[in-house]
Amino acid sequence: MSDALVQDRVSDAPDYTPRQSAVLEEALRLLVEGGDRALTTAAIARAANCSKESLYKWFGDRDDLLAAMVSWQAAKVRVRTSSDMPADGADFRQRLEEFASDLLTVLSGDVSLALNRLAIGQASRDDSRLGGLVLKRGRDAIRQRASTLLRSGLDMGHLQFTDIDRAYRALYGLVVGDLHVRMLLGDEPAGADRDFRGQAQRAITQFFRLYGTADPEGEPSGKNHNQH
Amino acid sequence: MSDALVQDRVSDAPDYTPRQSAVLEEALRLLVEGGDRALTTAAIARAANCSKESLYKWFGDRDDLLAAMVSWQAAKVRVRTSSDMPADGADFRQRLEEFASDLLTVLSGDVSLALNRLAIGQASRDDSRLGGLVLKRGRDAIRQRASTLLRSGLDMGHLQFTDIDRAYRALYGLVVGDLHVRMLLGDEPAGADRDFRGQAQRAITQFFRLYGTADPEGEPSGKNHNQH
DNA sequence: ACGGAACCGTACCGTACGGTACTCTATTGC
DNA sequence: GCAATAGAGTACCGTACGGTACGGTTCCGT
Repeated sequence: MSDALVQDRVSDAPDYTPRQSAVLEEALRLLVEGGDRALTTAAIARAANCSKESLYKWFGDRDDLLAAMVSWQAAKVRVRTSSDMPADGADFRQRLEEFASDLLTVLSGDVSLALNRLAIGQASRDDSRLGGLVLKRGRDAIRQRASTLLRSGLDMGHLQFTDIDRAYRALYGLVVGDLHVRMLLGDEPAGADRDFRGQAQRAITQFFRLYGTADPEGEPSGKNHNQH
Repeated sequence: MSDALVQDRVSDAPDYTPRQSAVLEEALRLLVEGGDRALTTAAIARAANCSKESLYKWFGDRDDLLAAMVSWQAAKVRVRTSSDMPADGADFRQRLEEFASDLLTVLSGDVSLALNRLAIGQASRDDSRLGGLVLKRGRDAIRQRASTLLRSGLDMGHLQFTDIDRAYRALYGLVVGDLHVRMLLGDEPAGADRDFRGQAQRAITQFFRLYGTADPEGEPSGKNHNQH
């Protein structure tokens, strides 16, 4: 795994021309509105006012076009890393809550759901790169942001753990639960599940109960503690 | 939503003839081995040594056949509920760990992954009942088993919560994390993620830290505490 | 023994999609 | 002003799939 090397390349962001970006945007719109059935090369060409031949010239294969859609969306959604260290415990907790809330918002987004559905639906095909792409460009990016946060929490003494992967797993699980898969299966989140900020706060509170030091027990932004 | 009425019907288990069951079994095998592309009516007929015409006579539509596959698999995998109450705290914890371990085992099963991929891939189609079926027959069944367990834990004083849905969400999240979606996307769980029993034990330990009473702190079956 | 139902195997049909080729127009570089 | 390139629009091709129809065979009831 020469991931470090790959990471070094600034790119993996194949900066498309404006025209190509517009095409990808239209393709994403088609996918969101009509699912994978609507995502035919003819439909994309029609929606983007271009010829099928141009599609093949610009993106290569149809699978290449799908891959380009994933890359494009991943590049668009890349959140600010805000690489400066958290100021204090309250700030750190705030950042964790923000991460959790952002995570829920991203995962429940139209485009994210559509692309995940597409990639999962093709994951069985042995020649599909989509699944790996979504994992790498989507989930690993999120994991990256969380890991940075967790590590700084460890360094500043707000958190306490030895295995960061386990800590992340717990964090992700507490925040997301089975909401993502339910949505992927077509379940509309009910009223309570729509409150991402509240859910994020509760999850972070629980996460601190598991991995926090005694330090930030006087929850700064917590309006509701002790909710068993 | 006359769900209560529907629930009353013992069935929803359309007990197929042996011949039909064999067909569904072959279809599942095809799906697992070749993904949705391999699941054509012609291929199913060939694999099951029957004619396409019989398929349509027995199951109706192709979508009906897919739905039948889900129902069939759900009926097969239905785990024993063991409706008797847990004896004591140690037994209760044991049952929770068993539930967690079973959950991981089921979710990572070949057939489960294939069916979930199929249902998710079709969830965008507005006329697909597959997603709802998997939710109802799969996830809700699991949720049912967990809820019974959680409620008995509450009644016996081993757990402490007011909102059972939140408690279940935390339980599921701690146990599964993002493992399921990763696998759905084609990621083979690495070595550490393969240890379902260990993962289950850690998750349950954490769950007790969040929702347990002081009672079962002396973890009965826990060989590894304090693993932050 | 006979008639019929069930059913397998296969052929067939319509459609839809991925991919390619061709024509015609507009823009660009010289 | 003029080739040349890019690209839109469309027609076309091969293939694959869902669904139906048909001939042949086996098995059951009478």
